[in-house]
Amino acid sequence: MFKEERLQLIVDEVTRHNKVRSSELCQMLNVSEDTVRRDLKELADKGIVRKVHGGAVANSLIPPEYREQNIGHIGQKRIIAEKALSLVRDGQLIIIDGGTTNLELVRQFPEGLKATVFTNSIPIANELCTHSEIDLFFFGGKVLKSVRVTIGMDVLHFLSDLNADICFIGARSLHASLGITTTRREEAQIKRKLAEVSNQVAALVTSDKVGTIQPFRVVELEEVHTIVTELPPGAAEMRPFRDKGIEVL
Amino acid sequence: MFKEERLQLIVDEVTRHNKVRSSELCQMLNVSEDTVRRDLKELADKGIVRKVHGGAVANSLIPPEYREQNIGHIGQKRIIAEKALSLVRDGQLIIIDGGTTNLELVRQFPEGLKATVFTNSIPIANELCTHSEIDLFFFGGKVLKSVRVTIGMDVLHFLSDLNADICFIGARSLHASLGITTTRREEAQIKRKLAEVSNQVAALVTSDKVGTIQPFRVVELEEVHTIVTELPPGAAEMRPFRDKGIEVL
DNA sequence: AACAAAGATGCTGTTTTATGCAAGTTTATT
DNA sequence: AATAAACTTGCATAAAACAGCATCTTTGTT
Repeated sequence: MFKEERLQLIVDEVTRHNKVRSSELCQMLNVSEDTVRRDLKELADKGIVRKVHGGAVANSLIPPEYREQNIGHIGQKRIIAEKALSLVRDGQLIIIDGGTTNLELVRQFPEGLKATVFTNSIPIANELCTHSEIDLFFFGGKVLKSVRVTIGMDVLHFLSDLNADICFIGARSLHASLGITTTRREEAQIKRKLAEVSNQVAALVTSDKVGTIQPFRVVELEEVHTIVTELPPGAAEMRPFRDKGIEVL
Repeated sequence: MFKEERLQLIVDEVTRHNKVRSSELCQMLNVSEDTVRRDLKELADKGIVRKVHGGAVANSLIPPEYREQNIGHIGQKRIIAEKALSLVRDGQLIIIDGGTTNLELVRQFPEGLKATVFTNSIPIANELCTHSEIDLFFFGGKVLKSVRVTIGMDVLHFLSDLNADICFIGARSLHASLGITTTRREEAQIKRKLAEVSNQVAALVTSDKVGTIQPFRVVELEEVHTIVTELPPGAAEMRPFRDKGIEVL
């Protein structure tokens, strides 16, 4: 991650909560305390934040180039995607489910990544068409237009003889005792199957989805190996998941 | 590769990912770090990107001359699409093959068109997701990234029990005696099958493709029922086709 | 065609930047 | 006051940026 991006993220964090601990930042950004301190100093010099012992607090006005929703803006999803990148490596067979967070992940894929990817998401397939070294396969079937993924028997059939290294599953809701749930029965069915044929199951979720529940069960928590959120890995919200032996990034 | 092409590619990359590392670029473009740096400097001077240590990030607005892929013949394709619209009606089962002309066709589909559409083209599926009354199905299979369509056994399997009212076939070349031909064997195979399971076969082609030949045969002219070009229906170029009893719009 | 001028590209060596680490100092908290 | 966490300073290193130069293309002019 570029230093500029880091600065942007710090500003976002400060504007959202009016304050920030440097210890949290350095976990969230995967850099040393030193670097965070230097970043905060730089932002303080520019008058964007005010440095205090242990972190920084918001300063009245944010200059336009640092405001959220700027084009180059880095949201939570990008943080998640960057963390999740460490899970993929050359030569893997990867299944990628739909969802905007997963889309962000494939956008971060390095240009030369060599892998075989299966997906049922139209936008994700579209994005991956620009990666010359990726072997891409699409699960055919009926298109669920609202989320732009395919569902139905054909997908299940396609999956029957597949064995993937890792599956990035899209999760609308993640709960410490109920696992992953979603809003449509057919979707749940497909997702369950995706997880079933994969050696590792990773769920990329923004923290606002943690603790929520939807009507249809996708997979139990026991079947999920890795959870990636934008929070620092040690965050209290993720405690229950860590306790169950799930890797939390 | 021309310098301008390189600059365009860099801009594309930045607009897609919001950032780019110069190391990636020089690998991707096969030029030295120096050249990449000079390119980035140039783009930065024009205000198109913002240079940061190690690469560049997106800058709020991209001038129109650098926007993505301005595909050729856009005007002609629109004329073709409008004529071809008369071929579709509510309630039909329609197969739509890939290609930019066909994409233009679905863009012209009226909002409330009620139909069942099968396609193997990612952009077309994506476009049709916005049409609420269309039942959309996607042929799964291996993705041919350069044209964003699926190919392979799975597509053929998917097609086996289908019977469509009309098929809009994408044609790279159309010849009065050799029919439709294309550049890849797998593509030809799929297209032939698409035509086979359809009661009516329509080819939407710009006139510059008429009379050209590619290595692989898709279908004979006898199997094509309708040809749509941007030319007036009575144009001399289309005479040989009309003479064979093909409807020319 | 010949030739000059301008431009693009890559190479070499040097300078700057980003970042982490270590050792010592300051600050908060109990 | 004791102690742990947070800060400061200085240093080390690797990557990136820069400047100057040599080579090769392209372009325009006679």
